[in-house]
Amino acid sequence: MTSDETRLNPRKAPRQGRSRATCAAILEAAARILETEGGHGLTTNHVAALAGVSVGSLYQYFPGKQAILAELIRRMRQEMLADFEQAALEARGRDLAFAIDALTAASLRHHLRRPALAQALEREEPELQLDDEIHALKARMRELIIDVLRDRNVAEPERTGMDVMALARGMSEAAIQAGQRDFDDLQRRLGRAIRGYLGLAVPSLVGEPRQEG
Amino acid sequence: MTSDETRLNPRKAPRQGRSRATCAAILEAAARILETEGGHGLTTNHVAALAGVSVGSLYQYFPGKQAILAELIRRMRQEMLADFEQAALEARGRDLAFAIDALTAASLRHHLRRPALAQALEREEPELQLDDEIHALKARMRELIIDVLRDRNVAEPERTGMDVMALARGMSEAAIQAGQRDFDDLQRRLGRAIRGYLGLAVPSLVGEPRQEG
DNA sequence: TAGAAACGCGAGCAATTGTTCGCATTATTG
DNA sequence: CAATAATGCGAACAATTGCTCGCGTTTCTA
Repeated sequence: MTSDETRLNPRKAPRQGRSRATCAAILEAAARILETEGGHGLTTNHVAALAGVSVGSLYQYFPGKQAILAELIRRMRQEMLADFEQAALEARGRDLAFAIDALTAASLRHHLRRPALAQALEREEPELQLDDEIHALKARMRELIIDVLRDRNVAEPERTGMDVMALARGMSEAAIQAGQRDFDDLQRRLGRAIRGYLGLAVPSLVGEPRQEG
Repeated sequence: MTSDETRLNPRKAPRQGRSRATCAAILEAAARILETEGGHGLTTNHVAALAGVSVGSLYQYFPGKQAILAELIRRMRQEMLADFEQAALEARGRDLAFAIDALTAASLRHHLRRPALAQALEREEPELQLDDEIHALKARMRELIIDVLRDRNVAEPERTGMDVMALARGMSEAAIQAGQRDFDDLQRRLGRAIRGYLGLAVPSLVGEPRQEG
């Protein structure tokens, strides 16, 4: 049987400048297709055509379209993890509220860079048999969040971290899908949701009922 | 050009009992494939084979696989809306906390019935050019939530409703993906998140910091 | 500068998937 | 029980997509 390695990893590394450009063009074309047509438009011929290279060249570096997708996801996850590590670092020694702001800012920067691409990759991710490396990246991300919470005395950091990540992701996706792009507004709402979940004080959205039925 | 109607609607309605059974078998087979293999396994031949009918029969009732998917989504949304309408009805005259419980319970019942199917359909939905009917179902659902909030004096019910739906969806999806199936536990967590977002009192998860680094 | 290695090409074959059509079978109708 | 309509069938054709391979070109290397 063919292992994940064989199916999902680049076939060979480009050694010269032009081949690096070819690889880059292929990945960029795949990204653009995901943005504009979704996963169904992602065919090897289509990618190659949009990249301005031949299919032959494509197959020289990627064993198939899954490998292209895997590479895009890998990079996305790497970038995301780096952003979060940076945020966690900035928040060292600061309180929970500060850490939440730093992390939500990192998350939003990530989602707002190429909104449609981020959405598409997250949608395709579960369809893929995940690479060990991608698994590891996601695990480190989770650990990072959990540590931030644990260091600040949050109860049940594992489950809390999972819930907080999940609700933030849900809100970000929906907002971006709806075309919202106002960073500060989004961050306020994410912050409210997370603080609220944790039981921190949050200004109420509920007014006094005027009258009853 | 072929309209959405042509592409997404059933081709003709079954009139006899056996053809109704055929249609049902096709839809059920498609559902099972989505559950076990995801959207990529959903091919017309595959569906027909698993349903125990011939492709010819399949095409007699559905113009293509998109139509099958659209029908599954339509039914899912109809069911969901019905559940929510029922919950909103039960909550008539009751306070916000009660309404939240009723609605989250409805949502969870929906997600827990066939977890993998619900996930798969929600993932496939955005790839499809949505039917007007499906759009309408989603709009009614949104209106229902907004009305529940507005009736209880929640500020900015449109945006609040959107955020609350989004965070609940994010949490449900993640939890179910992680294999969690404990209804009461999930409802508690969803309730906490929603109440917290709204600024209602929620027990804190944050302990007093013991000491500083 | 010659030989080797890396790279790029795209026609074309292989494999998969989508769809139709004529005919057999079963139900309905009058 | 005809006549007619509804249903079911699946081989076969069409379209799409995946992928290879031989050959020409560019870059590197010694």
